[in-house]
Amino acid sequence: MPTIAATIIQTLAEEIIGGTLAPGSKLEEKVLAERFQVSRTPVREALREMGARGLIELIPRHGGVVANIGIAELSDMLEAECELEALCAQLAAQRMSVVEKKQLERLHEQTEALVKGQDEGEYLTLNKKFHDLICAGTHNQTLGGMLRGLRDRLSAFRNAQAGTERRLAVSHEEHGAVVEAILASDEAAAYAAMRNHDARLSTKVLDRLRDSRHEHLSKRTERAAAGHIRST
Amino acid sequence: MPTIAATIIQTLAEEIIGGTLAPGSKLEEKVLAERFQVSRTPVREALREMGARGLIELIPRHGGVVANIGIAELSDMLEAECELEALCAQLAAQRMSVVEKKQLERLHEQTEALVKGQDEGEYLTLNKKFHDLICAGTHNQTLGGMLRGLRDRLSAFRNAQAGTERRLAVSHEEHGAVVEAILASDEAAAYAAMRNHDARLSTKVLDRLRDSRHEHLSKRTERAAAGHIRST
DNA sequence: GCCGAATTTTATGTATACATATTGACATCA
DNA sequence: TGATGTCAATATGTATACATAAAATTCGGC
Repeated sequence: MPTIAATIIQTLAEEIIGGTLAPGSKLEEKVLAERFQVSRTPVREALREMGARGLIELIPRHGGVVANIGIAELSDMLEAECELEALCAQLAAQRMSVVEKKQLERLHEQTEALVKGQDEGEYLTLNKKFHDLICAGTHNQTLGGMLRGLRDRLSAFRNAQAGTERRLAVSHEEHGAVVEAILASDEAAAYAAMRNHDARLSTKVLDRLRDSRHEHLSKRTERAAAGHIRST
Repeated sequence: MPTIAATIIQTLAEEIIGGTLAPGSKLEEKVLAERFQVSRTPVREALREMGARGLIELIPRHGGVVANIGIAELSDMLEAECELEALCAQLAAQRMSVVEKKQLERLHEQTEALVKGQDEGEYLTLNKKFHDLICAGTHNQTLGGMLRGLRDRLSAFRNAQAGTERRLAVSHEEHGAVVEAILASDEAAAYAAMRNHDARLSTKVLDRLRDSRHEHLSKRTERAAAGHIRST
């Protein structure tokens, strides 16, 4: 049986990654302790570890909030993801075994049906599997782990701003290029295809974030203006 | 004033990175608590966080040991470092400002004297600065941070097996190639030079580790043999 | 004399209690 | 009216106490 702290970490991490806990949410020890029916101690340990992993921000004497990233930091992380994942795809193209390649190919085929059915939820699941297979294909735990950690942190964002209608077909097509390159053991092509894919997604994520920020900003301005009118 | 836990983390991390705490050392909460004159609570939090950062291994119900890495894991990490750092050098070549380039150049010149004087200790300090400058030069916090984290974990090893006579001159020369490429904003050359540098160092680290393991192995064998003789 | 089981010991996991810093409200003053 | 300072409330940081699971030691049997 794992320790309580480990259980809490897993649960909270899933909620953050899945978007249930939106970026910016405050995580209070007392509340979490009551929710999980345990004392504050394991909760604290869980928060510490999640802080070190970058899933939440932990400010001394102020507790934790789900990492709320500004546009600058997000852009930074997206770029890192882009470079790292391209590197991983390159390595995967060099090193994936026949079995691994077959898995990748099958996964990609399975995804096709979901694209046609516009089943976004299931698509995201398989999408994660796709990228995980690439990580594994590098045959390098360290690089693969880093990329997965980074993707987890970012997925808090992608899912938080989910619901937006997405062009699954485009994404699927780009995946296709990656798969093709890897199956052919063409490192350069795999690198380029993955980099292209991530770069395009990054701009979309950034655009959406900028839009939503503008909305909030204008809403705030409206409220402030209304308040001002009322008070004058 | 930072929290006690944070202070402990810093102290222990420095000791691990600096080699004072050798890989494999057991870290017992009680002992550490007495050493720092605090209760077990902040010690535990420190250990948790270091565990998440990969500096120590944390096994439930067994406490922590300074990450003791096998040849396979080390090889894995060294390869990741090699790829990541080459990538960072490439980005640095594209992006470093004039000031940053000058800093790099000056640092490299300062190092030259130490090479001639065979001042290994000071050389290691400047060497770390050199690589930190490259990380900063990427202008990407995420990638730079990842690389620095990885280098920290590895430096526990490099320093643990320190004392070995090193060819500082060779290392310095390779750094020179990297500096030259970055100053010229030649990304491809920077990538290649850094990759070459790290790859060479990696093989050295692995060789030394293999040697020391063999020694231990033979010592063990001897002891086992002796024990066997004694017991028969 | 050696192997194995039970017991003692010890270290980690968790809970609770206490100390302290921050936040918010309220009151006072300019 | 607005700003500042003090006080109360609350949340985090730390210490201690208790529960439990490995580890070590000892004792008994073979």
